[in-house]
Amino acid sequence: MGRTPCCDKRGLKKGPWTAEEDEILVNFIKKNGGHGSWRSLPKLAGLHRCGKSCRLRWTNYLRPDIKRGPFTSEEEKLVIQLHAILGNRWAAIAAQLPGRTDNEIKNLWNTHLKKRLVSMGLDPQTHEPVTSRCPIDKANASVFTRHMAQWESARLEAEARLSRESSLFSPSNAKADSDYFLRIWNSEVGESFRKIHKEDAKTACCSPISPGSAITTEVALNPVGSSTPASNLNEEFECRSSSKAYAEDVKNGCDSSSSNDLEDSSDTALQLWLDFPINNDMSFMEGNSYICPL
DNA sequence: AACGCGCCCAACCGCACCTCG
DNA sequence: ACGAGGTGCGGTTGGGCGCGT
Repeated sequence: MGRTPCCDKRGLKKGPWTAEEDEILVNFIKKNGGHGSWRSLPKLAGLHRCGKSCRLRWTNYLRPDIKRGPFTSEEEKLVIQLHAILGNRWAAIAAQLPGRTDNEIKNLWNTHLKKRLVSMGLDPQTHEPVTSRCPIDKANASVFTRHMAQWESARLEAEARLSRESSLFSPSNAKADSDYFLRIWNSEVGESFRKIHKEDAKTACCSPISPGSAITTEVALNPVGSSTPASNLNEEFECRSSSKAYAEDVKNGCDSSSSNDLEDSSDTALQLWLDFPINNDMSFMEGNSYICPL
């Protein structure tokens, strides 16, 4: 199917935007109460740019709600954690960081966070230690051991919680500093997480679940299609997603449409997730405490 | 001062997805 | 159901800038 040629094939301007062009674009959008059709915008506004270029300039730079300045350590931690769940889905990650654009987060990842993980001996795609290529020495192993101990502790706590009343998971009990995770759960990320649960439930119905096996969320956690074994984080999330309540759902009903129980269990799984990582020691993520002796 | 190098980030490119007729 | 147009998204690029020599 014939695609309309973009700017370069029609003699339209490319490259950095001038202040005048920015002004024209902002004024046009303000005046019209929105951008309307991006394709027709340049013509109507009198810009010699393609619509795509205008959209990018607006969404990544000119939008009034864009937060400028360096990322805070909290934002960086959140990006790392979301990346572990979502992979390179920058737009989805950006949706959880108000005022930040996907491009900005992508740049942050590629220029800082990726290198930081690599320097710590972690695979930036899977977030698991690259033990084969970069053996972890004793000192650095303790960092991971500590981290894993925290997750294991959280897992045990999760088991205990699951055996208690569902009231534990009511919003009134949510920790204040988990607020933004609640936002996540109510957004695309949570949707994606729940969706995966449902798909897994369906799959689980078609193939017997071996006793004690976890209901994997690897699809969600390894969205880049890694063929490597479940990462530490994956296992940790498995702990959450394979809660008893969820396993019960799978056993009791495979119909993804009758999902009240499923929703509840997914909420439970989320709550378990919410309760753990950000409040715990992510300090090993800060700075280059782990130097991989490559 | 001149040069080389690496880093950063705005912008581009092409594909995928969505919507509508 | 299908095709075309519009938009969104992720990967990549290249130019500006700072720093070291």
